[in-house]
Amino acid sequence: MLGCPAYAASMSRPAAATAHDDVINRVLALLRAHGGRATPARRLLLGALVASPGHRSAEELAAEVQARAPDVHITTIYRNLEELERLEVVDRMHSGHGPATYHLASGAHGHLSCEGCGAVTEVPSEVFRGLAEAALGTYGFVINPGHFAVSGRCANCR
Amino acid sequence: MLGCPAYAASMSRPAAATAHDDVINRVLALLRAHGGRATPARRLLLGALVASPGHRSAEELAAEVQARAPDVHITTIYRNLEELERLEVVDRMHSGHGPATYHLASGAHGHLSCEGCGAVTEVPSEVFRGLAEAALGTYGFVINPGHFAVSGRCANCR
DNA sequence: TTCGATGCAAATAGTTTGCATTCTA
DNA sequence: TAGAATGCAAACTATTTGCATCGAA
Repeated sequence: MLGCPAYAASMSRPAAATAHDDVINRVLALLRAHGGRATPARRLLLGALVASPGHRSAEELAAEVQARAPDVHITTIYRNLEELERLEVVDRMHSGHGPATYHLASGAHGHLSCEGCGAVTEVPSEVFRGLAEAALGTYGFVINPGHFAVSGRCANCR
Repeated sequence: MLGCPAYAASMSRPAAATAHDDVINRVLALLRAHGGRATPARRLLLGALVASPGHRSAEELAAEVQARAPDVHITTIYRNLEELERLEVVDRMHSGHGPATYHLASGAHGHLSCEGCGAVTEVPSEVFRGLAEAALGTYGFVINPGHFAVSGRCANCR
């Protein structure tokens, strides 16, 4: 897990850029191990993903990559995000309206998406424990909280 | 609530078609009360929604309406579903992939959507109680279980 | 007879696919 | 130098919008 507590702890050491590079290189090694190749576009995309913990759309990520390499096409972003999702390096999250958003797969967490203002709040997986147990116990269903957003109304919008 | 226990009970009486017509007429009255009009397209769409408890896409509903009135355009279906959602007569549910699905707003319930086979299982709102309490208590967030699908893996696909 | 609803065409957002070319390993 | 990755164009799916016409109240 790239965003697990152990990794998060490593973030606090002085050379943050190096820690980011570590993650990027580990993912590139993973790609190679699966017959893939390390390309500039992939380095830049991983750089963008690692640089911020936010949830960003393919278009936003493309814009960040294109700030450094204008020729990288959004198609390449989509193809690489798909590959990274398959390798479980990133989570893709659908929030109902608007584009899907992507973020580095970190310790399990979920999302509360407000129908009023559109804000997405990231919440720890403990919040989903009751649901996870009920779904598993009654239906044999294993939930994946990282992959969906819980719709509702936030405190401000009520 | 059109799908509340009281209404569900009324379903068990002999004249089911009449019960369906009751629902349709009540919704048309609600539309009129909001300055709207009762049109053939609306009658047919409501008929399709009432005829089956399933979750159907706009396109599927259009096909059902068009079986009786081929000229009804899918645009009309979308506009009416939007209006019915605003009046809280139908719930629109996003399951991540594919089109949104619609169904008569019934007693609160949620959805488990399998990432493997795509099956959507409808589950009672009790399953969401733990999540609802945690989201409200910690974040002041009121969840709307009818509006989203919980992603994961069903018993068969694990 | 007014104004809401409809049909149709076209635009839009988000994403995927086909194919020739480029570049990593 | 083989095959993975890319750029570009185009297709595609789901949905929305503009506008003239139609029809319910």
